[in-house]
Amino acid sequence: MSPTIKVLLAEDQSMVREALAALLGLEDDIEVVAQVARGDEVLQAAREHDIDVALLDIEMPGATGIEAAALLHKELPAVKLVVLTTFGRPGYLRSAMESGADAFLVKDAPAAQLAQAVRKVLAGERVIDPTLAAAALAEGANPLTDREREVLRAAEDGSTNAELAAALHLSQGTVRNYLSTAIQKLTARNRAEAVRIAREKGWL
Amino acid sequence: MSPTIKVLLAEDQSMVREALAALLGLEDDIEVVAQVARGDEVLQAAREHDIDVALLDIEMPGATGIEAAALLHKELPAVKLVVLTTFGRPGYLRSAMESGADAFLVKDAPAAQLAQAVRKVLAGERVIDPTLAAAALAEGANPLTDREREVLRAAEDGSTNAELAAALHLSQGTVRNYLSTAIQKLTARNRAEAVRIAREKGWL
DNA sequence: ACTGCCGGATGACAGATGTCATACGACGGC
DNA sequence: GCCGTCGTATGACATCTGTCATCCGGCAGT
Repeated sequence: MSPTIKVLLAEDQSMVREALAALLGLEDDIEVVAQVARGDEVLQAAREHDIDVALLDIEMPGATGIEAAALLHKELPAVKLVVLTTFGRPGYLRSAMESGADAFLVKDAPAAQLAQAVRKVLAGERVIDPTLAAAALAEGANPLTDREREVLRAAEDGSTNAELAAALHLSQGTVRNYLSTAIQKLTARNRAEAVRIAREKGWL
Repeated sequence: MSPTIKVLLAEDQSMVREALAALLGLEDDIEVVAQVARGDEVLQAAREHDIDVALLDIEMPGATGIEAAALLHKELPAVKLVVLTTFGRPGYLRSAMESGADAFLVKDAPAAQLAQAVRKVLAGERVIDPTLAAAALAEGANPLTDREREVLRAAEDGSTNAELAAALHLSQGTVRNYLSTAIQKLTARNRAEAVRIAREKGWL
């Protein structure tokens, strides 16, 4: 048999991380050689451990799994990348693929697919949920400009225009303009709905 | 040795659920005898399987783990209840305990605590993160009335006052009154922030 | 019986928000 | 060189939101 596949596991919730490690540990040909709980620890751990595959959760402190994927892809292009997420947001899939991911799995897929995906990416295959892929293609690209995204993100917590203006060094009018165009691009009724829609699509 | 502890596992994300099952499967004295993915399937599964402990995630479709815990506690009081959640919201802890839970774990606790908790509740102990317990006691009870909560929940998606009024069969003015008092009780600047705060505390 | 709270409502007012027209400099493509 | 887009800004306007005072009926405590 070929040597075991060495995997780096990045996921912030210890219980889930260790449970996934236990799951992968049941497979004879897979070995979890490193675990990290933060996105910004991925690169260093990957450098230290000579891994074949990195399994990256998206929602992590420090840096998202997608950001970590982009860094890994540039520095260690031989490492295969499996992105794992709770939320099947089409925008996530799109940016994961753009960051060099080889597989994209949602956590409510059957557990068996995890080990499968690890083996497949190592064999050069790409693994993507076809339903999600269709959704990602159907909805088109993110229509928001950088600034619009920034302002929306800042508005998420319920800040007022005045606060947003101060935080982003803009005039209040400009803040309102950006929010207004964002609201229209997303066909929302107000900023709150705009934020919700953008989040849902993975555009923030 | 005593017979193995029979566990029911309720968690909607298959990958996480099966991973947790794998984790518990590593323990000699614990056996996962049933798995469900929805809150409203917990009770029936518990009736069918003669279990010692139910492990319930809070965020599930059908019914929350807390609702499931309340039902189980009433129907099968002998079954010990471990509530598991992604979010360490003090309000969750409070309502979980009120629903008869014996343990409350957050998913970013070390994996070892899971099996530990299962054994402890069976021995009659209660397992609660002391930090969370302090937070739950410190913040006091949910100050919102039923209606205020309802209106806040309905406002979450960015609906306007007019839409809220129509959906809840209230006048627009009443909707605004409820939101206004909720905003003040939560010391928020507007409805968006009020929703965020209430969510954070587990009051919705 | 009285008090207080909840659900529900109205009206008035101030301030926040969303829209639109318009403007200008920078930059990229053609 | 011209056009489109982006970032930034202003001013004006209409509407939405948040606040407050005030009212009513019902119901739980005391």
